[in-house]
Amino acid sequence: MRTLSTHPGSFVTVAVTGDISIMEIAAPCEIFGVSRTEIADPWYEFNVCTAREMAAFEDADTIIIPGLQGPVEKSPPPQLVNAVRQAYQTGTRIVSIGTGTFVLAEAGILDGRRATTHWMHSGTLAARYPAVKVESDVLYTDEDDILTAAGMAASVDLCLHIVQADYGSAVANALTRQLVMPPHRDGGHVQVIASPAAGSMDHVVSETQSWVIAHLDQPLTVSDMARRAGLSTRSLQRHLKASTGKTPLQWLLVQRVHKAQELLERTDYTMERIAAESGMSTAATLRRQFRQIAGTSPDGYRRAFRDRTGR
DNA sequence: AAAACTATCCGCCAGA
DNA sequence: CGTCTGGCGGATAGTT
Repeated sequence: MRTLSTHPGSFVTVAVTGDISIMEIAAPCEIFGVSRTEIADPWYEFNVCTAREMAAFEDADTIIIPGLQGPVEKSPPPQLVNAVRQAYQTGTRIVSIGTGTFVLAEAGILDGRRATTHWMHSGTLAARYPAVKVESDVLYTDEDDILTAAGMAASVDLCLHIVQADYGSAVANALTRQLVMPPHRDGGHVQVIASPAAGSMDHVVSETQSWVIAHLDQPLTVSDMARRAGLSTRSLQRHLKASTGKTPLQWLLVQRVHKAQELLERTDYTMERIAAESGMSTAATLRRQFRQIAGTSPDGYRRAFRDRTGR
Protein backbone atom coordinates (compact mmCIF):
# COMPACT_ATOMS: atom_id res chain seq x y z
CA MET A 1 0.00 0.00 0.00
CA ARG A 2 1.21 3.44 -0.88
CA THR A 3 2.25 5.66 1.94
CA LEU A 4 0.39 8.91 1.85
CA SER A 5 2.43 12.01 1.40
CA THR A 6 -0.47 14.33 0.90
CA HIS A 7 -3.32 15.40 3.07
CA PRO A 8 -6.83 16.70 2.71
CA GLY A 9 -6.76 20.23 1.41
CA SER A 10 -3.52 19.70 -0.44
CA PHE A 11 -2.47 21.71 -3.45
CA VAL A 12 -3.12 20.28 -6.90
CA THR A 13 -1.66 21.90 -10.00
CA VAL A 14 -2.31 21.04 -13.62
CA ALA A 15 0.56 21.92 -15.93
CA VAL A 16 -0.66 23.27 -19.23
CA THR A 17 1.83 23.52 -22.05
CA GLY A 18 1.12 24.30 -25.67
CA ASP A 19 -1.40 22.04 -27.30
CA ILE A 20 -2.84 19.99 -24.52
CA SER A 21 -5.94 17.96 -25.09
CA ILE A 22 -8.78 19.82 -23.41
CA MET A 23 -10.66 16.64 -22.59
CA GLU A 24 -7.77 15.31 -20.61
CA ILE A 25 -7.84 18.09 -18.08
CA ALA A 26 -11.61 17.83 -17.65
CA ALA A 27 -11.53 15.19 -14.93
CA PRO A 28 -8.95 16.93 -12.71
CA CYS A 29 -10.77 20.25 -13.08
CA GLU A 30 -14.11 18.73 -12.21
CA ILE A 31 -12.90 16.60 -9.36
CA PHE A 32 -10.22 18.73 -7.73
CA GLY A 33 -11.22 22.16 -8.97
CA VAL A 34 -14.82 22.33 -7.81
CA SER A 35 -15.46 23.07 -4.17
CA ARG A 36 -16.81 20.04 -2.34
CA THR A 37 -17.28 21.39 1.13
CA GLU A 38 -20.55 19.51 1.52
CA ILE A 39 -18.63 16.27 1.06
CA ALA A 40 -15.34 17.11 2.72
CA ASP A 41 -13.78 20.26 4.10
CA PRO A 42 -11.16 21.39 3.37
CA TRP A 43 -11.17 20.23 -0.23
CA TYR A 44 -8.21 20.59 -2.58
CA GLU A 45 -6.58 23.83 -3.56
CA PHE A 46 -6.49 23.73 -7.31
CA ASN A 47 -4.87 25.72 -10.06
CA VAL A 48 -3.82 25.46 -13.67
CA CYS A 49 -0.49 26.86 -14.67
CA THR A 50 1.29 27.36 -17.96
CA ALA A 51 4.90 26.62 -18.80
CA ARG A 52 5.91 30.19 -18.00
CA GLU A 53 4.58 29.98 -14.47
CA MET A 54 6.25 26.81 -13.46
CA ALA A 55 7.38 28.43 -10.26
CA ALA A 56 3.88 27.51 -9.13
CA PHE A 57 5.14 23.94 -8.98
CA GLU A 58 6.88 24.78 -5.76
CA ASP A 59 3.61 25.14 -3.91
CA ALA A 60 2.08 22.00 -5.35
CA ASP A 61 1.61 18.76 -3.44
CA THR A 62 0.35 17.08 -6.60
CA ILE A 63 1.21 17.95 -10.18
CA ILE A 64 -0.86 16.68 -13.08
CA ILE A 65 0.60 16.42 -16.57
CA PRO A 66 -2.08 15.95 -19.22
CA GLY A 67 -1.35 14.54 -22.65
CA LEU A 68 0.27 16.66 -25.29
CA GLN A 69 -1.40 16.75 -28.64
CA GLY A 70 0.49 16.02 -31.79
CA PRO A 71 2.80 13.15 -32.59
CA VAL A 72 4.35 11.42 -29.59
CA GLU A 73 7.61 11.32 -31.48
CA LYS A 74 7.99 14.99 -30.69
CA SER A 75 10.03 15.21 -27.50
CA PRO A 76 8.36 16.93 -24.57
CA PRO A 77 9.33 20.50 -23.57
CA PRO A 78 12.62 20.31 -21.64
CA GLN A 79 11.69 22.89 -19.05
CA LEU A 80 8.57 20.92 -18.21
CA VAL A 81 10.58 17.71 -17.98
CA ASN A 82 13.07 19.36 -15.63
CA ALA A 83 10.37 20.89 -13.52
CA VAL A 84 8.71 17.50 -13.11
CA ARG A 85 11.94 15.80 -12.15
CA GLN A 86 12.75 18.46 -9.62
CA ALA A 87 9.25 18.43 -8.16
CA TYR A 88 9.31 14.68 -7.72
CA GLN A 89 12.66 14.81 -5.99
CA THR A 90 11.25 17.23 -3.47
CA GLY A 91 8.40 14.90 -2.61
CA THR A 92 5.62 16.06 -4.90
CA ARG A 93 3.13 13.49 -6.12
CA ILE A 94 3.20 13.33 -9.91
CA VAL A 95 0.23 12.36 -12.07
CA SER A 96 0.13 11.93 -15.84
CA ILE A 97 -2.79 11.38 -18.17
CA GLY A 98 -2.50 9.69 -21.56
CA THR A 99 0.61 10.80 -23.41
CA GLY A 100 1.57 12.98 -20.45
CA THR A 101 3.31 9.82 -19.30
CA PHE A 102 6.01 10.54 -21.88
CA VAL A 103 6.98 13.64 -19.91
CA LEU A 104 7.44 11.55 -16.76
CA ALA A 105 9.41 8.95 -18.66
CA GLU A 106 11.64 11.62 -20.17
CA ALA A 107 12.26 12.97 -16.67
CA GLY A 108 13.55 9.55 -15.71
CA ILE A 109 11.26 9.15 -12.74
CA LEU A 110 9.50 6.12 -14.21
CA ASP A 111 12.62 4.00 -14.48
CA GLY A 112 11.96 0.65 -12.87
CA ARG A 113 8.36 1.61 -12.13
CA ARG A 114 5.05 0.63 -13.57
CA ALA A 115 3.32 3.12 -15.86
CA THR A 116 0.67 3.23 -18.52
CA THR A 117 -0.39 5.46 -21.39
CA HIS A 118 -2.92 5.39 -24.18
CA TRP A 119 -2.86 1.91 -25.70
CA MET A 120 -1.98 3.25 -29.13
CA HIS A 121 1.27 4.64 -27.78
CA SER A 122 2.33 2.06 -25.24
CA GLY A 123 4.59 0.38 -27.79
CA THR A 124 6.39 3.63 -28.46
CA LEU A 125 6.73 4.34 -24.76
CA ALA A 126 8.19 0.93 -24.04
CA ALA A 127 10.59 1.16 -26.96
CA ARG A 128 11.85 4.62 -26.16
CA TYR A 129 12.15 4.08 -22.41
CA PRO A 130 13.16 0.45 -21.88
CA ALA A 131 13.61 0.89 -18.12
CA VAL A 132 9.92 1.70 -17.69
CA LYS A 133 7.60 -1.19 -16.92
CA VAL A 134 4.86 -0.32 -19.37
CA GLU A 135 1.50 -1.82 -18.48
CA SER A 136 -0.50 -1.67 -21.66
CA ASP A 137 -3.79 -3.06 -20.45
CA VAL A 138 -4.64 -1.28 -17.22
CA LEU A 139 -6.61 1.92 -16.65
CA TYR A 140 -4.04 3.47 -14.38
CA THR A 141 -1.01 2.76 -12.23
CA ASP A 142 0.05 4.01 -8.81
CA GLU A 143 3.55 3.43 -7.56
CA ASP A 144 5.76 5.49 -5.26
CA ASP A 145 3.67 8.66 -5.57
CA ILE A 146 3.76 8.48 -9.33
CA LEU A 147 0.41 7.84 -10.97
CA THR A 148 -0.31 7.39 -14.65
CA ALA A 149 -3.69 7.14 -16.38
CA ALA A 150 -4.22 5.48 -19.72
CA GLY A 151 -6.38 8.19 -21.19
CA MET A 152 -9.24 10.57 -20.75
CA ALA A 153 -11.80 8.11 -19.41
CA ALA A 154 -9.26 6.47 -17.16
CA SER A 155 -8.32 9.87 -15.77
CA VAL A 156 -11.71 9.98 -14.07
CA ASP A 157 -10.98 6.69 -12.38
CA LEU A 158 -7.51 7.83 -11.40
CA CYS A 159 -8.74 11.12 -9.93
CA LEU A 160 -11.29 9.20 -7.87
CA HIS A 161 -8.54 6.86 -6.78
CA ILE A 162 -6.58 9.88 -5.57
CA VAL A 163 -9.56 11.20 -3.66
CA GLN A 164 -9.99 7.78 -2.13
CA ALA A 165 -6.36 7.74 -1.07
CA ASP A 166 -6.54 11.24 0.42
CA TYR A 167 -10.01 11.21 1.95
CA GLY A 168 -11.08 7.58 2.10
CA SER A 169 -13.70 5.45 0.38
CA ALA A 170 -16.71 7.06 1.97
CA VAL A 171 -15.84 10.48 0.56
CA ALA A 172 -14.84 9.02 -2.80
CA ASN A 173 -18.14 7.18 -3.02
CA ALA A 174 -20.12 10.27 -2.08
CA LEU A 175 -18.30 12.15 -4.81
CA THR A 176 -19.02 9.40 -7.30
CA ARG A 177 -22.71 9.62 -6.51
CA GLN A 178 -22.68 13.38 -6.82
CA LEU A 179 -21.01 13.20 -10.21
CA VAL A 180 -23.51 10.54 -11.25
CA MET A 181 -20.82 8.18 -12.28
CA PRO A 182 -20.61 4.45 -12.40
CA PRO A 183 -18.84 2.89 -9.40
CA HIS A 184 -15.16 3.55 -9.31
CA ARG A 185 -13.12 1.09 -11.32
CA ASP A 186 -9.79 0.06 -9.94
CA GLY A 187 -6.56 0.26 -11.90
CA GLY A 188 -6.60 -3.33 -13.04
CA HIS A 189 -9.53 -2.91 -15.39
CA VAL A 190 -8.63 -3.71 -18.95
CA GLN A 191 -8.29 -0.80 -21.36
CA VAL A 192 -9.68 -2.31 -24.48
CA ILE A 193 -12.71 -4.52 -24.60
CA ALA A 194 -11.54 -7.16 -27.00
CA SER A 195 -14.77 -8.24 -28.64
CA PRO A 196 -16.28 -5.76 -31.09
CA ALA A 197 -19.84 -6.95 -30.39
CA ALA A 198 -19.44 -6.42 -26.67
CA GLY A 199 -21.86 -3.50 -26.62
CA SER A 200 -25.12 -4.92 -25.33
CA MET A 201 -23.47 -7.68 -23.35
CA ASP A 202 -21.46 -5.05 -21.57
CA HIS A 203 -24.66 -3.50 -20.40
CA VAL A 204 -26.01 -6.75 -19.01
CA VAL A 205 -22.82 -7.31 -17.08
CA SER A 206 -22.59 -3.80 -15.65
CA GLU A 207 -26.22 -3.96 -14.60
CA THR A 208 -25.43 -7.12 -12.73
CA GLN A 209 -22.41 -5.52 -11.15
CA SER A 210 -24.47 -2.60 -9.87
CA TRP A 211 -27.02 -4.97 -8.47
CA VAL A 212 -24.36 -6.96 -6.69
CA ILE A 213 -22.81 -3.82 -5.23
CA ALA A 214 -26.20 -2.84 -3.84
CA HIS A 215 -26.63 -6.23 -2.21
CA LEU A 216 -23.23 -6.90 -0.75
CA ASP A 217 -24.66 -7.77 2.64
CA GLN A 218 -26.09 -10.94 1.16
CA PRO A 219 -24.15 -14.09 0.52
CA LEU A 220 -23.84 -14.40 -3.25
CA THR A 221 -22.39 -17.10 -5.40
CA VAL A 222 -21.16 -16.83 -8.93
CA SER A 223 -24.21 -18.82 -10.00
CA ASP A 224 -26.44 -16.23 -8.36
CA MET A 225 -24.74 -13.52 -10.36
CA ALA A 226 -25.09 -15.51 -13.55
CA ARG A 227 -28.76 -16.14 -12.90
CA ARG A 228 -29.27 -12.45 -12.28
CA ALA A 229 -27.58 -11.65 -15.57
CA GLY A 230 -29.47 -14.33 -17.43
CA LEU A 231 -26.27 -16.01 -18.49
CA SER A 232 -24.53 -19.27 -17.81
CA THR A 233 -21.77 -19.09 -15.26
CA ARG A 234 -19.34 -19.75 -18.06
CA SER A 235 -20.51 -16.74 -20.05
CA LEU A 236 -20.72 -14.44 -17.08
CA GLN A 237 -17.19 -15.38 -16.23
CA ARG A 238 -16.03 -14.61 -19.74
CA HIS A 239 -17.78 -11.25 -19.98
CA LEU A 240 -16.85 -10.06 -16.55
CA LYS A 241 -13.27 -10.96 -17.11
CA ALA A 242 -13.27 -9.15 -20.44
CA SER A 243 -14.43 -5.93 -18.83
CA THR A 244 -12.79 -6.02 -15.41
CA GLY A 245 -9.84 -8.33 -15.88
CA LYS A 246 -10.99 -10.30 -12.85
CA THR A 247 -12.86 -13.51 -12.34
CA PRO A 248 -16.37 -13.15 -10.89
CA LEU A 249 -15.38 -14.32 -7.44
CA GLN A 250 -12.29 -12.14 -7.37
CA TRP A 251 -14.29 -9.14 -8.43
CA LEU A 252 -16.92 -9.89 -5.81
CA LEU A 253 -14.35 -10.20 -3.05
CA VAL A 254 -12.85 -6.86 -4.03
CA GLN A 255 -16.29 -5.25 -3.77
CA ARG A 256 -16.81 -6.82 -0.37
CA VAL A 257 -13.50 -5.47 0.87
CA HIS A 258 -14.35 -2.01 -0.49
CA LYS A 259 -17.59 -2.11 1.44
CA ALA A 260 -15.74 -3.16 4.56
CA GLN A 261 -13.30 -0.27 4.08
CA GLU A 262 -16.10 2.20 3.87
CA LEU A 263 -17.68 0.85 7.05
CA LEU A 264 -14.36 0.88 8.86
CA GLU A 265 -13.95 4.52 7.97
CA ARG A 266 -17.29 5.88 8.97
CA THR A 267 -18.62 3.56 11.67
CA ASP A 268 -17.51 1.98 14.90
CA TYR A 269 -19.07 -1.35 14.07
CA THR A 270 -17.40 -4.44 15.41
CA MET A 271 -15.51 -6.70 13.04
CA GLU A 272 -18.33 -9.21 13.27
CA ARG A 273 -20.83 -6.66 12.15
CA ILE A 274 -18.63 -5.30 9.39
CA ALA A 275 -18.05 -8.83 8.19
CA ALA A 276 -21.78 -9.43 8.12
CA GLU A 277 -22.61 -6.20 6.33
CA SER A 278 -19.95 -6.65 3.73
CA GLY A 279 -21.14 -10.16 3.04
CA MET A 280 -18.23 -12.00 4.60
CA SER A 281 -19.52 -14.89 6.61
CA THR A 282 -17.19 -14.39 9.57
CA ALA A 283 -14.65 -11.92 10.90
CA ALA A 284 -11.93 -14.46 10.21
CA THR A 285 -12.87 -14.58 6.54
CA LEU A 286 -12.99 -10.81 6.43
CA ARG A 287 -9.52 -10.51 7.91
CA ARG A 288 -8.01 -12.89 5.42
CA GLN A 289 -9.64 -11.38 2.33
CA PHE A 290 -9.02 -7.86 3.58
CA ARG A 291 -5.34 -8.45 4.03
CA GLN A 292 -5.04 -10.08 0.65
CA ILE A 293 -6.79 -7.29 -1.20
CA ALA A 294 -6.11 -4.16 0.84
CA GLY A 295 -2.68 -5.14 2.13
CA THR A 296 -3.45 -4.45 5.80
CA SER A 297 -5.64 -5.78 8.53
CA PRO A 298 -9.10 -4.25 8.91
CA ASP A 299 -8.11 -2.88 12.26
CA GLY A 300 -4.90 -1.41 10.93
CA TYR A 301 -6.83 0.18 8.11
CA ARG A 302 -9.28 1.79 10.51
CA ARG A 303 -6.52 3.17 12.69
CA ALA A 304 -4.53 4.48 9.75
CA PHE A 305 -7.61 6.18 8.39
CA ARG A 306 -8.44 7.83 11.70
CA ASP A 307 -4.86 8.97 12.14
CA ARG A 308 -4.63 10.72 8.85
CA THR A 309 -8.02 12.35 8.89
CA GLY A 310 -7.98 13.12 12.58
CA ARG A 311 -11.37 11.53 13.17
C1' DA B 1 -2.20 -25.31 10.96
C1' DA B 2 -3.92 -28.75 7.99
C1' DA B 3 -7.05 -31.61 5.91
C1' DA B 4 -11.52 -32.29 3.94
C1' DC B 5 -14.88 -30.23 1.52
C1' DT B 6 -17.03 -27.08 -1.88
C1' DA B 7 -16.99 -23.57 -5.25
C1' DT B 8 -14.76 -21.51 -8.92
C1' DC B 9 -11.82 -21.19 -12.96
C1' DC B 10 -10.57 -22.11 -17.64
C1' DG B 11 -9.21 -24.94 -21.83
C1' DC B 12 -11.65 -27.54 -24.85
C1' DC B 13 -15.42 -28.46 -27.89
C1' DA B 14 -19.75 -29.24 -30.15
C1' DG B 15 -23.64 -26.72 -31.52
C1' DA B 16 -26.20 -22.33 -32.77
C1' DC C 1 -16.45 -19.41 -42.77
C1' DG C 2 -15.96 -16.57 -37.99
C1' DT C 3 -18.15 -15.63 -33.52
C1' DC C 4 -20.54 -16.66 -29.51
C1' DT C 5 -22.56 -19.86 -26.15
C1' DG C 6 -22.73 -23.07 -22.37
C1' DG C 7 -21.55 -27.87 -20.66
C1' DC C 8 -17.73 -30.85 -19.15
C1' DG C 9 -13.99 -32.02 -16.07
C1' DG C 10 -9.37 -31.56 -14.17
C1' DA C 11 -6.82 -28.14 -11.65
C1' DT C 12 -7.13 -24.41 -8.23
C1' DA C 13 -8.88 -21.43 -4.85
C1' DG C 14 -11.61 -20.54 -0.84
C1' DT C 15 -13.98 -22.05 3.41
C1' DT C 16 -14.60 -24.41 7.54
